[in-house]
Amino acid sequence: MALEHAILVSLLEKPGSGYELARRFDRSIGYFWTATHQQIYRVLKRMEGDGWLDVREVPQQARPDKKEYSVAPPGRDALFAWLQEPIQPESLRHELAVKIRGAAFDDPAALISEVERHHQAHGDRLTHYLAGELRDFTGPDAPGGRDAGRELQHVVLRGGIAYERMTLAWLQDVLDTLHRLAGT
Amino acid sequence: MALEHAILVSLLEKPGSGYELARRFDRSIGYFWTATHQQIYRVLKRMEGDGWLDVREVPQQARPDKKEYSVAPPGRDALFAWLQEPIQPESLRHELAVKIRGAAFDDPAALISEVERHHQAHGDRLTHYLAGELRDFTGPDAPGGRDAGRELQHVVLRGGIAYERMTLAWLQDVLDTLHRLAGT
DNA sequence: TGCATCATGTAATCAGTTACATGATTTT
DNA sequence: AAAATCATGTAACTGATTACATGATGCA
Repeated sequence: MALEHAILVSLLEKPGSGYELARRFDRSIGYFWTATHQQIYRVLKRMEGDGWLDVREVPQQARPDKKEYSVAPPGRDALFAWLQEPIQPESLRHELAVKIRGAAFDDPAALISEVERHHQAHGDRLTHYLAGELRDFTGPDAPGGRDAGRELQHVVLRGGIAYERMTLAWLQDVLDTLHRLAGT
Repeated sequence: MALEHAILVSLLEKPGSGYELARRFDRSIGYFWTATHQQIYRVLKRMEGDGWLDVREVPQQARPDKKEYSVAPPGRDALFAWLQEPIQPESLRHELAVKIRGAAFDDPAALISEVERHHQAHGDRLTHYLAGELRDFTGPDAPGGRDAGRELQHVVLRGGIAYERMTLAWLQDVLDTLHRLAGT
């Protein structure tokens, strides 16, 4: 399991509340690891119980109080231990591919609009990633030479961009194939 | 959930036992949907209970009997209904990316061998996919014109190939970045 | 007045993983 | 004799999703 570790990384990058983490998991770190607020609150509680996190109650004016979490030394240790462990290369879990193969037994043309919708969504995501790259990774280097964190965040983002580009090209291939089969 | 649907597709392509399905989930359909035999047996039992599958006890010489499952009309209907439902474009779940961002807080160089291992594994998978493409999709068309099932299986495989190629290029990018940061 | 955002959670359910378990046959 | 393959499952646990729940503030 890696949600705890994704949370540790995110909190090391910047401490924050459960709510804030949930928002980060809708962007940034969420580009390659998703989680809902329910999951996050549950795991935060467990991590706090394990002494991995420090909590600070932050009173806010005109807003409910929030609990700001930051990584405690045992949390750091847990992250470092996990970084040492080998993980197995992930396998895909691509629902759309199941549908495409299933379409052979129904009407392939009926899938066209669904695939177009996915094409659109991935195009939007690519645009969003590219805007983020322009915003965060085209300025001058931080003073004091290379910033490892920034470089590593950038290479991960480049992975997201490559994934979206590849997916867009493939979905176009799927659309062409479906049109060919439908004779349109 | 789509495991039931992946099973329906696989059984429509060819009826088989739970054991045989588990093997297909290690290849072919497993390229984009994984499942272990425990999961498969559990779901098969439920699907049988729901009347989605027909079972035939097949006695075998010199081997334990097997239960051969095939798709019953209600199972077909369930698959077709699912094919109509829109699904949301999937989000990635990339553990290695979490590690890469985490490495900023530890020693980035320590990740190099892990990334190399992944590079190797994806290279192997690509080789395997390409061999499958050569084997299954370079012969002459089936007699009687285009075979929709074959075309659709091929476009899904092309997706797997594109994914592995993209991943290999990205992992190389990651390695270059790590080496740059480590000064090696 | 109504909707969106900030902020936190519980409960129930569903899906997936890991470990355990059995027993025959075939290959090295 | 040992290891691999065929064939089937159960049990316990962990992780993820969905639905429900509350309550304040800010904006249109």
